[in-house]
Amino acid sequence: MSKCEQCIVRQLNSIGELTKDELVRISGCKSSDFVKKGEILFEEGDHINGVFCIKDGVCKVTKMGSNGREQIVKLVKKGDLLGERSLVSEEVSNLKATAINNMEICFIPKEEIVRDLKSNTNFTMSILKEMAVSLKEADNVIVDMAQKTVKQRLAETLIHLNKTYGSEDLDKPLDIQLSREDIASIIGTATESAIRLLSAFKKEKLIHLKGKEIYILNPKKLQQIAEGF
Amino acid sequence: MSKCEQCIVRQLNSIGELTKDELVRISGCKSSDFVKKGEILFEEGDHINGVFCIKDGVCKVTKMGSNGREQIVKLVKKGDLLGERSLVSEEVSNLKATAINNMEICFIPKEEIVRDLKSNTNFTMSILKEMAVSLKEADNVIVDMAQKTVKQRLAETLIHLNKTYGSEDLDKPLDIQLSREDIASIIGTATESAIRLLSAFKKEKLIHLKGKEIYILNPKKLQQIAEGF
DNA sequence: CAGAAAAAATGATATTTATCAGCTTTTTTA
DNA sequence: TAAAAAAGCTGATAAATATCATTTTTTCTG
Repeated sequence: MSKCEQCIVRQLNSIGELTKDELVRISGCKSSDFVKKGEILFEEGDHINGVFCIKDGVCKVTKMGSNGREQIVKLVKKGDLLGERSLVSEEVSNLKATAINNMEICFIPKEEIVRDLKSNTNFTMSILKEMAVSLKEADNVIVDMAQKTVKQRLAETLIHLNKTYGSEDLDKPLDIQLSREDIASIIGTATESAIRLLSAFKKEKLIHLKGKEIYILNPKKLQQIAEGF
Repeated sequence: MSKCEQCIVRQLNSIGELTKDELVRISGCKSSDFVKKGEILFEEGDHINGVFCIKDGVCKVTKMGSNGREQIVKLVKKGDLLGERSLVSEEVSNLKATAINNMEICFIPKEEIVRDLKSNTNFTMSILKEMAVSLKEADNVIVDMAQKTVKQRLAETLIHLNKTYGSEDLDKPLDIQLSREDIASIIGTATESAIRLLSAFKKEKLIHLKGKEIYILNPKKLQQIAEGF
């Protein structure tokens, strides 16, 4: 099994704040796993009792609405941690995580992480920082959901995806394949509405679509649309 | 000036985890203040550099949307802490806080709190827990904003306000006075729409309105509406 | 590879919500 | 307390979005 001390992914999150000794200990108790596209990492109601460190791939984190439709709350990618909240809560998960493509993940049991939380101040402050960033992002999403039109939210989402999964090369598609339903579930609209607006953006040459591949052709214009112009 | 060691409010939040010695030190460096209804505690772009402990009163925490309308992100009441994120971020605030009624608040400088964060594990874990709860609540709001109708969100908000500011006595109004614009800004809709739906709920005898006073007459039915029945 | 199933696309229509205009009531202020 | 300002309310209409129905395209499976 791979060793945390040698894993570059840890530099991308709070795990990078652990000392060499701590890393060796974590390395000894963690488990690694491959998760295939479409498989579920955990569901609403599961006891997680630990943290996932995403070594490769992307998963969607969703919550079921009272109308039975799943809402994508965020996308988690290589280098991200998942399940931090289980560290400080005895409750079961309120979220579900599903692999969007093939993934490689590590799972670190809660007790081991909590042990380090209590002894390593740098680590704790880093986790606090991650949570603060998540809270800020959540506020932004709330305001967008409350005030922006579906068209604005789609533009916003495309810009966001471009920043995270896009390349500088305009000839390359986004490095993430979402179904139309997934896209609708991010922006919070009916699948048909998402499809219609994607088609409209395509007609305006703001994006190019080839199956599930999305090419962002005019990020500036999309940004303007997202801001309401 | 009042002393933290003798303040009952601290029992309501993470400050209650501090030791007696720590409390005495915090007490010595904190400042207390009265804030009148309508006054602003801080604005977007301000450097906060500390944490507010709400001794009495309620304030709304808002964020300006790109269309120029303020969105209420949450309500902060007696016993709550405000500005935790400033502890772990050098950035300026992305939020604005405005008093909804007359308030009494204490302000504790960042350095002092951070000092305790690094030495008192119970305190740190408690702050982490508070942030985890906030994150979970934010997820719930995102899903509601994305999937529920304005009518559902209004019912949801009334139920929520009733839990926090209501009394067991149905003859008493909610212990918080919000303008129609504030209510609209919580649920993310036009003021006129909020007014119309409030009137409809009144006509159905689910609530009673007397100026800004709101009486929740039928919480069960409101709950059902919030869930889509 | 053929057939079945799922996903994507499009049109027609219904519903929800925003906007604008005008009016009434309440609150503020001089 | 009177006048002005702000907040609240209502109706008419326009715009946004959801829903339903149907067709086309893509993906999956034996």
